[in-house]
This record gives sequence, C-alpha cells and structure tokens, in this order.
Amino acid sequence: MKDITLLIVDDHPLFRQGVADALALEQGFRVVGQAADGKHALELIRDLDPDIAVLDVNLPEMNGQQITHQVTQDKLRTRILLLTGYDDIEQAIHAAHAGAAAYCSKDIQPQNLIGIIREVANGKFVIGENVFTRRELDNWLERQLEGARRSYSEPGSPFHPLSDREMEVLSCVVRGMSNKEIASLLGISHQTVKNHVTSILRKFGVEDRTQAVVYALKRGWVNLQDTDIDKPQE
Amino acid sequence: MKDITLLIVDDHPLFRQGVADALALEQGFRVVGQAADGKHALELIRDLDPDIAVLDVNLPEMNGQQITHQVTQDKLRTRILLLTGYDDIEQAIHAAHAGAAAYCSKDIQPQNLIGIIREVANGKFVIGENVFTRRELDNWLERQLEGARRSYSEPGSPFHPLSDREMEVLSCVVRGMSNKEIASLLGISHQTVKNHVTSILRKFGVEDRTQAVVYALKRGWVNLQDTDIDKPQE
DNA sequence: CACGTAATAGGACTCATGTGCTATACTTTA
DNA sequence: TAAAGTATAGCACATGAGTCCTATTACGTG
Repeated sequence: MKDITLLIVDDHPLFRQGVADALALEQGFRVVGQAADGKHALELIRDLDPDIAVLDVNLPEMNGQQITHQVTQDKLRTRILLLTGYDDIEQAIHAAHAGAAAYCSKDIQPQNLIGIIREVANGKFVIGENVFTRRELDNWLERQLEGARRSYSEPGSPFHPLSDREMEVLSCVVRGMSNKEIASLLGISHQTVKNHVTSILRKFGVEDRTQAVVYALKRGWVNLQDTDIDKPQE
Repeated sequence: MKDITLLIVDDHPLFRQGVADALALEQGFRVVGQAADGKHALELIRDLDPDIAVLDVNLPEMNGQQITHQVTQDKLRTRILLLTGYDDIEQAIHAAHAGAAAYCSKDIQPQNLIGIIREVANGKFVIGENVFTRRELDNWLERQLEGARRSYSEPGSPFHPLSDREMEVLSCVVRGMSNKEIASLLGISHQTVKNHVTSILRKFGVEDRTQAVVYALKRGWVNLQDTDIDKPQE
C-alpha cells in the first residue's frame, strides 16, 4: 500500500517540526513538504500534490480557511486538515462548508492526530471528536444549520455571518479604535459605526465592545498579530 | 563532557514534542522530562534537577514567570529558558528580574534555540537576539530601568508594575465585565473600580479598556484560555 | 515620627457607548 | 416586480466610562 503523503503548514517552526516529526515516524506516512505561510502552502499543494495538508487556521498572508476554499474551488485532490488554537463550533462549520476534511484543536495528542489522518485518508471527515462519512457530515451540517435558523435572531446563536462591512468595523474595534476614529477611517458617519457595532454585538450575543473583542480574538475572527496597538517602546 | 539535561514544558503536546524532538536529536543534549502544566513542571524540576528547563510563559495552573520566581526563590540550580508567544520587552525585563536565563519567541528556528541553550549551559543569558554575561545582563537591565525611571510618569513607559489589586481588576476587565460587575465581585465601590481602571490605563499608556484588553492579552499579562465569556453553544 | 504608596470612596463633570426608531438607496434573490 | 438584506444616517435617550479632585485608612521604610 502506498504511503500517505503529507504537507505540514504552520508559521511556528518548532510547532511545525513537532507535527512533522510526530507524523514522519509513523508507518505509512511520508511528509513531503512544509510551509510557514498561506501563499507558500498553496503553491506547495499545487506542486507536490500531497494526499493531505495539515494547516494551521491562523497563518500569515492567507489563513487556513481561505486556503481550504481555494483548494476546493480549484478541485485539487488534496484533503485539508485544519488545526486551530481555539476550538470553536462555528469555525468548524465554516471549515466544513469550505470543504475541509477535518478540523481539530492544536492541543491534540499526537496519537489522536495520527488516527485522524488515517480516517481522512480513508475518505472520512473529522470534526473535533466526531468521525463522519460524507453523508453523515452533510447530515450533521444540516442539523447545525437547522439549529442556526431556529435561533437566528436569538442572542448567542451558533451562526453569525458578519457582513463585510461589519468585519471591517470589527477589526477596527479590536485595534482599540473609538467609534469616531472608525468613522473617519472608513469615511462614514459616527452613527453608522454605532449601528454596525450594535449589530455585531447582537450577532455575537455580547453586551459591549470589550466582550466583542475577547470573543472575536478567542474564536479567531481576527488575530492579535495584526492588531498593532503601538506603544512607544523605549 | 556530560550531557546537558533538559526539561520541556508546554501545554500543547505537539509543540512540546516539536521542541523535545528538535533538542533530543542534538549531540550532547538529553531530554529528561516533559510537563504540560506549571505545577507539574515545578515538581519535575525538583525531582529531576535538569540543567535547563524550557518553559512556555503561558501555562495552565502556574505561568512561566511564576515558576521562574519560585525556582529562583528556592535557589534551585536549574536555569530557566522562557518561550513566549508574543515578544515583549517588558515581559523580558520581568523575566530577567525573576531570574530567567533566557527569554525568546516561540517562532524561533530550532537551530537558534539549540544555540541559545548552549549559551545558557555556558552560564550566559539570552534576551531575544542578545547574548549577555551576568555582568552584561545587569548592565542591560540597569539601562532599561534607567529609561523606565526617566519616563516613569509618561504614557507608554516600558515598565508598569501593576499592583495586585490592579491585576485583579484587569483580569475582570479582560473577561468583559463592567465596572459595576467588578465592584460587586470584589466587594468594593463602583468608584474605586474606576480609579483602578484609570490607573491601569495610565500605566499601559492606552486610552480605554478595550485597548487595555488587547494590550494585556498581547503581552501575556492575562491569557485568553481562562477568560470564559460564556456563550450558549447549542 | 514623617513620608510615600496603595486601597478605599465620594462628588462633579465630559464624552463615549449602546439602543430604539425611522428612513433612504442599492443589490440580490425569489 | 416584490421582498429581503445591507449600508447609510439622523434623532433622542439612558447609561457607562473615564478624569480630576479631595480625603481617609493602613502599611512599610528610613
């Protein structure tokens, strides 16, 4: 039986090495490449055509979700396994929709990761603890969306499609900007920003912008790396 | 020459494995133990008496800084190398003060980490890119503190010793609590909370609580793991 | 003892935040 | 074409946040 070929992508060399080593020593696995950022990852997927790509969701240049989307779009045969720092059901749903074959936490045990890769190589889908067939995954997604539709207007519903504009506003909020600053940056009125913020808070099911920031960071809607609250440092 | 004995501590098994593998394969290095949380780490340092402990700063139970402090307090001979997710000069200063032998970023290259460990084993101190002798470290610290004293009352000064109470308030703020909620939780008045918050903002050199949250998270004063903004998740 | 500092708290004030409502214009979808 | 969603923005209102004072208590240092 042919080896399972793997591509490992993470921006932290040590973590990447850890994944690569854990997998390279396994019978029947072959790590054919590594990448540190999203763009490079996509190139390697095209060039090396690995069976499975293990991707961090938070990558510079292009995040895991975007890569997944692109791979699906281009109908590449490589299956995507996403690793996430913060486990989140919504992200998982988005990932599955985008075409990911697996979504699991970064603090997983190496043995479990190996098991998941074998499942994925066998055509299965893995979300957290659950292993699905294609059909089962579709059912599961259906159920999640069902729940989402039911509680769509309720606070804390498990599905929040923020509009593009709302995402823009959110990223400003996370950068610690005031409504006024956001307004002048985006070239819209102070009031409109407030409307967007209120809408974001409602969708997140939180009470104020501070909670929204923590919520967004925790679930990886935005990440700390590119929020530079600059401080005159020495 | 005797091998350098190492203890690796990180809560993510894959990352820990990465560090351990990168180091175990190196001539003259011997990994004698691993731990996933702070309390366990301290026990192993006592029991195994490694030459060097490689610690993540953000650990459950007890963070890297606290462990460093404890190790110094107890005059254990193990030297501490701290790995951090977000590079920060202040944290570095605190770490050096607490008695750490090295402080560097998690996205370091394995080869560099190996080099740093050799420096530490030779009695040197490493902060980011700089390698110091004991004397040089003291000088460097002196210079940093010098700068700190000069700009002590200025916003954005590179040294902010938050008081214990302020730390408590900060961790509440990061959890998204309002001043009123914090007041009733801590059993103090609404106004006192405002005083503390104002003081925190001044020390951080930021303008509002939202910026303070991002600032604190980015520099690891508090971490996301234990901030549970609870959301009714299906 | 005097001094500085941290924690406490009150008053008064300004401005930011968040909500509810209404309304227009544009785009997409049914 | 009608309905729905989004972006825009205004007004009014309540509350929260943050600042600047002053003041008391307590604790540790020189």
